Parts: sequence; C-alpha cells; structure tokens
Amino acid sequence: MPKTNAFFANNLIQWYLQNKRTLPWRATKDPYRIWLSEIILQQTRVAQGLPYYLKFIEAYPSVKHLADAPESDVLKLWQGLGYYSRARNLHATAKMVANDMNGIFPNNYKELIKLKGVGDYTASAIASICYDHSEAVVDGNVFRVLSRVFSVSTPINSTVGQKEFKKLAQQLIDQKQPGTYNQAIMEFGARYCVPQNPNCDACIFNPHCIAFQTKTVNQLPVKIKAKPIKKRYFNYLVVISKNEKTILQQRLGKGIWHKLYEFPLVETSEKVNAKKLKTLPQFQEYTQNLKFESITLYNDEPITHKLSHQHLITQFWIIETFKEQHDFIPISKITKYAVPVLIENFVSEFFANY
DNA sequence: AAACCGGGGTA
DNA sequence: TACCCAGGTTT
Repeated sequence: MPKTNAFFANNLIQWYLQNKRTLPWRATKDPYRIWLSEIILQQTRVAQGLPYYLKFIEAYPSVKHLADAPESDVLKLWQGLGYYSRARNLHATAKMVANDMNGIFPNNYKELIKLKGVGDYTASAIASICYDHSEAVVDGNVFRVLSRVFSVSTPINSTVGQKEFKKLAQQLIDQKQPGTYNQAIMEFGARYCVPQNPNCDACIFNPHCIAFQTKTVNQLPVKIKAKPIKKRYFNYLVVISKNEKTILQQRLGKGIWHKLYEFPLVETSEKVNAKKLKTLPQFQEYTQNLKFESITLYNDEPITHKLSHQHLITQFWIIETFKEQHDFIPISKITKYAVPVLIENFVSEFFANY
C-alpha cells in the first residue's frame, strides 16, 4: 500500500503531468465546456467522444446557443453516440442554466447534482476541475486503480461498493489540486492501469500495489455479473412511393431510442416471413390505407444490431405503393432526422442511388 | 436493489 | 465471445 495518501497523490499527479494527452477540454476551466465534455464522455471512450465534442462546440459555442436550439437539432448532432437520454438531458439543462440561472452554471457539487443528467461523478468532476473543490470522482478508471492498489474486492456495481470506493477516493484526493488529481487518476486508469494485461512490471506503483504483490491484478475489480442479452425481432416497413417518398415515425414510448425516428416497426417474438408478417394486426394497421403494390425482403439474412443489453435481429421490408399520404416525406429528407445507427446504416446503403 | 439505456473498441 | 468505456435515471 502507498506509504501515505500524499505519496499516492503526488506520484499520480507527477505521472499525469508527464504523460497526459492533449485534449481540447483540458485547455479550459469554462464550466460549459467541462460540463459538455463530461456528459459526452459518460460511458464513452475519448476517441469516440472527441469528434462530437468538437462538433458541439462549433455548433453551440455557449450554453445559450445550445439552449436556443431545437431539441431535434441536438439529437441529430448526437446521432451515433448512443445513450440518447444524455442529449435530451443536455438540452434541458442548457435551457435551465440559460433561462433560469442567467447563463451561469452552479459552482458547487450540491447545486450541480440537481441538474438533469448530472450525477455524482459529473458533479464532482465539474466542481473539482472548474472550481478547485475537493470532490473526488469515481468512474470506471478510479474503480479499477483503487481496487487494485488497495486490493478492494467489494463489487464495484453494488451499493456498498459505490460508497466504499467513494469514501476511499475522497480520502486520497489532493486538497491543493483536486481537479488535476481527479484527471490524473482517471488518465492513469485509462492509459496505464488498463482492464486487460496492464504493464505492471513497469508501473510506478508496483511496490505499493497490493494486487501486483499478491498477483491478483487480473481478478480486480470485482463486478457482479450482468443479465444475459435479450433477443428482439424487428421488421421495418420501408414504404416507397412512386414519387420517391417514404414514412418515418418518431419513437415516443418507453425504451430505446426515445424521440429518434425510424421506419414503421413491427416487432415479433421470432423471425417471420412475408406471409406471416401480412397476418399481423400491426402490419395491417400500418398498410391498410396504402394499397401497396409489392412487398419484398431487402436483407435475405437478418441484420443483428448489437446493443449492450439486447440484440435486434432486423429485417427490412421494401413496400412499393402508388398511394401517398400526408405523413410521407421525401427520401432525400431522411438525413434531416435523428435516427439510430441501425437505420442510418440501412439508409446510407439502400438509398445510395436516390 | 435491480432494470434500463447505445455504440464501438479490445483481447 | 466477453468485457469495458471520464454514468445516470427510473422502477
């Protein structure tokens, strides 16, 4: 174990100053930019989130710009990043800050955590990075580093584990540079104390890391096993009129992709053929006024779109029709709507010639 | 406490 | 495959 908390913090910060990546949100203490970066980086790798951060800063240079944008624009810009509640909460919080707080972000943990989409981690990150408050962050990196160095085997996704690691992190934080310390331990976890095959032999902490000394690094951190993945069967009805128009619907119920757009969807409990599909009430409801000319299966082999907790086994049915209704939109306008990656991939492939 | 919420990278 | 990622909200 590290001899003292100061030893741990000082060495971590020293390592960080020599090894940190140059990232745009590390060049500012502007709470708008720090907040935006933290929301984008929730459950998201830096490499994946970075282009989105740059897009958002360009489109919305201030919280007021973001607040004044339509939610549909924010969702469209967020398209492809996943966990879309982040985008909806981002926009709601921007409106709150711009309209009810005079455009000024709260400057302490207690007020920050009241914002939509801001939990313990994000409130601590903003308070420490922007305002030098001693609020320890606990993200996936911190769980991993602390569980190994101090050999804590409490499951990190249990309630007691969350509290235990938070308390330990708060004991270790550098009081003089809490923001730098927080970023240092996260960077160390992301770049050095990595989940698989970390280079422990060259690690600055290996004399003090209990997991290394006891050869239990590959057993930590401990995580309670997740539930098995559920399979769902999606049938999208890609209606195409002679006038090159189609139908999109907005998802408004509970569940995935709330407020994003998709083709009319018939979900089934198993893979269906055209004959079976035509008998389903949902299919008949969608097509009753269409008088469709033909229906053909686009993808012979179903496309399996993999989410973290479910696999979407998807068939796209091409339905040609003479009739057009008020809710038809030009195919060329599909790109204006925020759609899931599953839909985006199909559209870019199938409509490449339109 | 458990369930739910995306998409992509890595071994 | 399995696991993970600068987590948070809802039930």
